[in-house]
Amino acid sequence: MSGLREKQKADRRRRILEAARKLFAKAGPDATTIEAIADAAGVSGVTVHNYYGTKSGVLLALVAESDRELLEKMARELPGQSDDVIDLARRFAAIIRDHAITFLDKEIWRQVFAASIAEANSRFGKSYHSLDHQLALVLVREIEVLQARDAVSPDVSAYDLGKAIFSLQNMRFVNFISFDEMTDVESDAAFLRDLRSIFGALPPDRR
Amino acid sequence: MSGLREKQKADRRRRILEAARKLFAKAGPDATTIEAIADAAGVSGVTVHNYYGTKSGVLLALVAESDRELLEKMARELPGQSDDVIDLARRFAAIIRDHAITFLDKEIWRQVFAASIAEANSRFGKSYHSLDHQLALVLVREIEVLQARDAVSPDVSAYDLGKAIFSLQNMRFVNFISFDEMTDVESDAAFLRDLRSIFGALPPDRR
DNA sequence: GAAAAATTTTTTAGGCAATAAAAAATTTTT
DNA sequence: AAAAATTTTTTATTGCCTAAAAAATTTTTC
Repeated sequence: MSGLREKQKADRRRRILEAARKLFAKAGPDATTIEAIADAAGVSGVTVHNYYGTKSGVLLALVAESDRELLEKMARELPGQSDDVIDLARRFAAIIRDHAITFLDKEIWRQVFAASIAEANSRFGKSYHSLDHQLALVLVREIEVLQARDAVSPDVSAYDLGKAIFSLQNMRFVNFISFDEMTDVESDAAFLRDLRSIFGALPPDRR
Repeated sequence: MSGLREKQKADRRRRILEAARKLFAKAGPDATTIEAIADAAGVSGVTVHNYYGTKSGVLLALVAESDRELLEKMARELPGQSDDVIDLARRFAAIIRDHAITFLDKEIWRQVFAASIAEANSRFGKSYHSLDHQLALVLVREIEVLQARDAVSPDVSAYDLGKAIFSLQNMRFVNFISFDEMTDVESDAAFLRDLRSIFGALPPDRR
């Protein structure tokens, strides 16, 4: 049996990602060639393709790493801060926006998001979605807390509600990164309108 | 002054789109080269690029055309069918899903959606978004009808609510096209869970 | 209505992503 | 240590996309 081969593979993966991180940060993904990443990582260009499929695949893998940080930050900063679901949702969205914009600029996020949809079925598309799911679960847990405090109806599924709010937040995020001139304050205000209108939609006798 | 030049341009645009439609339908966008489209349209490959930017741009322009049909269909089939906002939202989503899946398969829709985000600031990315907006407005108008019938609270903005529901629907649509095995029945059920949880979220004393 | 000017398309050339297949190198097994 | 299996590299090709020069065509001017 072995071990060396696996270790070398893990090593190459790490080196490729490390090289890509540096080069993307310096010149952006568009100006960075696969060949340059390969050179810096000490492998051939074809090997980069073998490991990550496409250049977007490399980018997605990089974002997946940063998302793990985001997940920790979320689990640290979200709980116990909100008294109602609207405030909770806004904090959730703000943490994601802040983290995203600190990490990469909007143009690159557009590419990331596009890749996550186009490559939804690839290995890294899936890991991206899985992290989204885990983020949503942090929200779900907080909703359960609010339910225990009677700030959210006990009749709804916290899981369903968390996923739905995550969806709304996600579309707002797409909207935010789609327009270079949109500020986080504007995005927050728009999200607030979403939440207010949707939570206040049904008249009391219809619920 | 002129006219001939403009007419020839419009003509080339039309011919390129017509050629692309046929070739995409026959072999799919991946297997269709820009050069093949250009040949069929009687122009050079560079001209296709000059007119539509990228192959995704051509695809987006084609989808924008079909979306105009969808808009008509929506304006024809949505109004006056629903007594409550959840039913309205589900019908809205069903019409979009049906139209989409009749027109193109999921793999291609993933490319379209990815392109609409990646090229959000291009000419055709914008026209795509504009049609989304018009679709949402059909929904807004129906919400206003429901408000007049006291099925939706008079306190919320019909516009904001329409946009928010559209967002939710849009994420469900992305989810639907992201997984080849997901049926429209499953997607509808998931959307229903979104709507029920979100509309029922707040306890009566919190509204 | 012909020459000049302006605009648009085509040709030409090149960079790069992505894929496939053969060749070479390296690890694992016997 | 040789054979087998696996993985990377080399090599070659296709196609998207861009830029710049050349050619063609329309519009304007006289």
